[in-house]
Amino acid sequence: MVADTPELVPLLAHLARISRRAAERAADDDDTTLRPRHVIALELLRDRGPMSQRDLGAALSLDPSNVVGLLNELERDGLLERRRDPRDRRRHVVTLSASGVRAHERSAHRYREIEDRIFASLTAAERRAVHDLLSRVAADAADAARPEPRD
Amino acid sequence: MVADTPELVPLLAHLARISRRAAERAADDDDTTLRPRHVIALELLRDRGPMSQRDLGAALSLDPSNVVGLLNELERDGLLERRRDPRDRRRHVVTLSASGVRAHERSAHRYREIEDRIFASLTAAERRAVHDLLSRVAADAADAARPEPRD
DNA sequence: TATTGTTATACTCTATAACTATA
DNA sequence: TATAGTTATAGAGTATAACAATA
Repeated sequence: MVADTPELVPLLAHLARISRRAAERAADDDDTTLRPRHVIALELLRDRGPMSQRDLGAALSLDPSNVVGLLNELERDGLLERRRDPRDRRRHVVTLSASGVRAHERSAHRYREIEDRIFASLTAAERRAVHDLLSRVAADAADAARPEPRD
Repeated sequence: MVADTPELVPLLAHLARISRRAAERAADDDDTTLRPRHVIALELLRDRGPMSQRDLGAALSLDPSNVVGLLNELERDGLLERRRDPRDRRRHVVTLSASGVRAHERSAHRYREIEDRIFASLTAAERRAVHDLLSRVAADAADAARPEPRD
């Protein structure tokens, strides 16, 4: 008898690399598709509303020092805004912009084209099942990363 | 109406990072757990038998120049062997060792402990479903990466 | 000429430490 | 003192180019 519980962690890393390389091969030279972590950042802001850089970094599982660079890029392109929190001037409150919503939609569309090839062996229902289950895991991880619910 | 087909690529990258960081936090200082791509490499050799570095790299979706370093590590620790193919002396045939099988099992066990936390919001059946579906995608990707079936 | 494996190298991603400004 | 954000920096991961050996 072998593993009664499967090891998913190496499999996730493996498929993440396959996906990333497929996206790179599919990209033109002047490709503006957002990279995965940009997409996730915009989704978190869209689904959970404005939040501090700290909370965003925790939800992304990204080191604070790297959140800075990520937000610099997204802010430079006008996809979000950073404003100082008047109630705690140490904090920057990050807010998604209308451009950010549109950019997210464009990139999501591009990723779906890539997925049509990578996940061709799954039926539409199976793809949806994988997406729903993994989304739940990601949402719970984001909740767990923010132990103090605001106000 | 929003996305009728989900975007999985960013989600996979996101969960891969969450998993990797959870594994790092759980590791002792003298941790010998194999990293995800080592685990996948050993699994490919176990499930598909000996193959050339080129084919292994293609199945891993890893650049040939980086396959070298990966195999150097695994060979140094005795988990696999490289032998010149007598029928084509350019090729190195990579073969899993008995130590490699044991090392894989130990690491797989460690990853399962980490997954118990990450995937706590899924039932055992749901975890199995995700694993089975993603395994199929990975297996098909590995097949597609080796377009010429040997003899 | 083309392919396999290799080396050298640059670029991206990520973590750690030290700093600043605020609390 | 402690925390949010930032900067600097080193290490890991990865891709590209050039090379040697072999076909």
